[in-house]
Amino acid sequence: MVDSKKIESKWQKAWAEAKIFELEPSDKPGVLVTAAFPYVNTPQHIGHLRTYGIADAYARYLRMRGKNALFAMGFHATGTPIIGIAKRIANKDRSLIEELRTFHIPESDMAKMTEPSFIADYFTNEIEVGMKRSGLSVDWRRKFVSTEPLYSKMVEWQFERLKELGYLVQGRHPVGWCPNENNAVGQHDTKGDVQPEIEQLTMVLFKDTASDSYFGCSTYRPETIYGVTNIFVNESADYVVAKIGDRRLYLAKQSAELMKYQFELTIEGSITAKELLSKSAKSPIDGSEIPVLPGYFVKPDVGTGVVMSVPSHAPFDYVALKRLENSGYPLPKMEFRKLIEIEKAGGKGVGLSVDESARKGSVAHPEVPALAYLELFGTNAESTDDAIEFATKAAYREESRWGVMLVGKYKGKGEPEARDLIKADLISSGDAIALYVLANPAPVICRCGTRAVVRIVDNQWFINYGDKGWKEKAKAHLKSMKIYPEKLRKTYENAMDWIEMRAAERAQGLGTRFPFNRDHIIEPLSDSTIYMSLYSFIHILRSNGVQPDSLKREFFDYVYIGKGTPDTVEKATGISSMVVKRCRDSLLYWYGENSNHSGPDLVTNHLIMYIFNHVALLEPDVWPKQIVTNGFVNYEGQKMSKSLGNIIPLMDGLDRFGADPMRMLEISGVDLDTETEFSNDAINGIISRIDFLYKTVASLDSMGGNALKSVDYWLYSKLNSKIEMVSQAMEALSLKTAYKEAFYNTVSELKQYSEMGGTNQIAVRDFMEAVSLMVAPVMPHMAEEFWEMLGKQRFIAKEQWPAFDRDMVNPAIEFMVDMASGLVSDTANIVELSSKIDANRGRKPKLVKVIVANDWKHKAYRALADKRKISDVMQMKFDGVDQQSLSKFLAPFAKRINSIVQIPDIGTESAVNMLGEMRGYIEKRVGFPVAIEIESASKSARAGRAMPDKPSIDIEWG
RNA sequence: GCAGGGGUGGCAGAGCUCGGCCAAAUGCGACGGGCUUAGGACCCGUUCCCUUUAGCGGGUGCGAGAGUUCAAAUCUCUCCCCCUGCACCA
Repeated sequence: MVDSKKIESKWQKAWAEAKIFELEPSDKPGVLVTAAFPYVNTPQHIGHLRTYGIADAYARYLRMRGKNALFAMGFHATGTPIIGIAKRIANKDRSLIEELRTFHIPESDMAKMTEPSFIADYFTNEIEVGMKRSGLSVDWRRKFVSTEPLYSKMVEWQFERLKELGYLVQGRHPVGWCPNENNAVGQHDTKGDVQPEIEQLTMVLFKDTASDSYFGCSTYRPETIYGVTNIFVNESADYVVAKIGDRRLYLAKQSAELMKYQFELTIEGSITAKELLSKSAKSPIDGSEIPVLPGYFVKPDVGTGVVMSVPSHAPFDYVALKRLENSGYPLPKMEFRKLIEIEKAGGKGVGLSVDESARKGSVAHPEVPALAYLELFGTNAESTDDAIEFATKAAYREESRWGVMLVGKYKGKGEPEARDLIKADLISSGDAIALYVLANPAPVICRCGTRAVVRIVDNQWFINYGDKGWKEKAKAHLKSMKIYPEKLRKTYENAMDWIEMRAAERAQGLGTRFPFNRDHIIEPLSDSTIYMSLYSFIHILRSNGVQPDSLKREFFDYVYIGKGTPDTVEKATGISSMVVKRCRDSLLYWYGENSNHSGPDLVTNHLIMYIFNHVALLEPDVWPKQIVTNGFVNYEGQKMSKSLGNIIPLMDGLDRFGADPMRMLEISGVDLDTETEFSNDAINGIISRIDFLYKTVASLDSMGGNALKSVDYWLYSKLNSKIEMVSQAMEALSLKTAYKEAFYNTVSELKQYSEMGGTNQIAVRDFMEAVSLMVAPVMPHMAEEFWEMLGKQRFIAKEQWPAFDRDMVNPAIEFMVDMASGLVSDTANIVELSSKIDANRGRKPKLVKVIVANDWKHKAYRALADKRKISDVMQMKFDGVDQQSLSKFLAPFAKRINSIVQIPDIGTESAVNMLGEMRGYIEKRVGFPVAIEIESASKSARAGRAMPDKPSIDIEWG
């Protein structure tokens, strides 16, 4: 086996010494390749290599294609995770310590991790070492951390600009909120890590007929207002009169308390349920007067604790009324009005999505959908709430999906559309108010133990991605970008549509202070949207000793948007105009072309913000040009996760398998969009192939160098079609296709070449040179080694991609080689079958006759493949063959006339010659002597069976 | 719920954009054989079913169903199922 570790460190050292990845502008076109900078709160695992490896391979490929491709890397440390680690270490968190142990972090280092800055430094270093050992061609002079002052200066400029552009706004926004801690709660802040799901309800206002107060009825289904028969309140709940704006509302006490976080709400006094029950209310939609009734199911802490009753469509409402009726409660006459019809693919009525097995009853009352659903599931007024809930969900699902309005202003429209329209109408006419609630099935509990609520935060700074002009600009630019894999483009488009307000500041965490509220920091995703641009010039600032404090507005205004001149910047900042100019020139040179790489998880957040911020802040010349995302890496069929304990640290992987095999597996093992499988079998397969290639190169000197034979031409042919295929695949970033051909198939071809008797040193050398060049982006270390073994003086990393020579592609010889291997398997087949014949018992074949079809058959076949019509070919003349023979030859093709495949124009004579050259190979494979004959000269009875694409085989038994 | 992406042989995973060399690449696994003291590695063959005493032929088949077509894994429609994301969080 090759000592890959030795080879890898040898070349990593050589690259570093020669500084070949420390790039400066040149006469070649510049391009900046970036990959999402890693977050420095944990070490890397083998999965991380995928994104970085792809970016690196791409950069290396571009260089070989004549581009000056810069690959740079920074580190992300803003936000709370690092602080979180420090806290957990301070608390001696067992699981974290265990996790860090799997990464072989010394206890002495762990002990120091109560200090956030130590954590950041520690992992910055760990990750950088890992990247170097992975062979990433990064220009390390340009690295930075997102918490350093220089970085902050850029971010501050960014936010000042956003504000000037009007994209930074203060506003209201609903968030999950802990009233105890006075903090927004996200998924990480809740017990059980539940994401608070905020949903909008409609609070429809029904005026009390006897006063100027309103019943605030919360509902998910404002469109059913046409069927309201009454209002429900919970008899045993406490109610209050509360004032929102200039209106008084009746609300459940608990609900009113929760609503304080959303509205200016004052509670003016309490009111009993009994009092409410004596009232009546007026429907805002038609002014009809409706009673207030006791609803057993109304929850005082959900919504408003007051609901409108639509017994025709809401099973709970129906059941509640039925129970009142059964208990003898005096009810007025009510109309159960059907509002919505379910229509689906010609069918009508309830239960269209319910399959037979789930039906427990028959629908007797289709005119009252709520009842119909209860009947469908065999439930009734006496059933449990769970059963009624089930019917409710089915009704809601089907009506949302296939429901059509039968009544009202939006009669004929689909139910979901009507719902939104009616809601908007009610709100704009002042008859309803939007209300937010947490939609989670169970109450969301903050880590501190307090129940979370929805709060409308005021005066919070937001980045307004909902701005119409901005959105349009971003979406328009997306159209011109290259997106890999292309099928994700829709996801980008949708995410751009959805993104609206985004918090710009937060109270806690590491990061840049928010310029307009210095107590807060800039929200940590928003501070990393244009940082890639920094790579292009940051090292210039460092090497010239520019201090962060001098990086004033004027500097970035000039570098980023060309405002002012180097001289005016020098005056304003004290930075030498030469340096200033160099920074701007570098930005334009490197960042004009760019490719940004990341994992799939960043598409709907970071990458969207990345596009938005670029089009807002920078000049079109340096907007994003291309985004490449790749799937995750699984290990032996499973997701790598802490709980499964199957996370392989990157360093362990590098030790065990080596960088090149891991790169080959992760970069080009599967297509970009699929998750890849990191398995020992797969990587061992790669290692043994690398080994084979190594041995091939090493054995070159012992090979012959005679005149070229057919097999050699075959090898050249394969090589050149390979170069073309790989080049095309690389241009499309189809790394899997490219390396299946450049790596895996290469190995099989070399093996086949040698089996076919190929021993030509020149041919193999040419082959391996081109192959080395093609594999260099993915396995750079071995490629360098091969290159050196091939006697080359330069780094392969600085060489040109191999050129494709169409003239060397020889379909005829590839066809003949395929024919030869077909002959081998056919012969084996025939021998196997025919040895069972009595006459052949105990005998062995002594000669295999391969009979090549007559020349006219080739011509006729080719004509047929061309014309696809037998009658046309029958009109033609072929070497004086009579009509009868021609007809006999052509007839069998009639059935599959459309699937006849054209074969190369290859004369019988040269076919025989080529097969003759490969005779040794065929003999070796079939194990018997072989003779090649031409049909016309053959005495074999089977000669007539010879076809142009398939010689006849006749076995003589000894 | 909304949005996006998928459902292919024992498994993983191509192919489907441009319907026809597709019974379907490649890898793994399994089985048989070779090589080895043995194992590993490596090499050869087989791996949907049936049939076949000369390489053939036939059937079924790419989530389900229907359609378009001379021809569908590939196009259209309907349905079922799975995965991912859904915001103050990196």
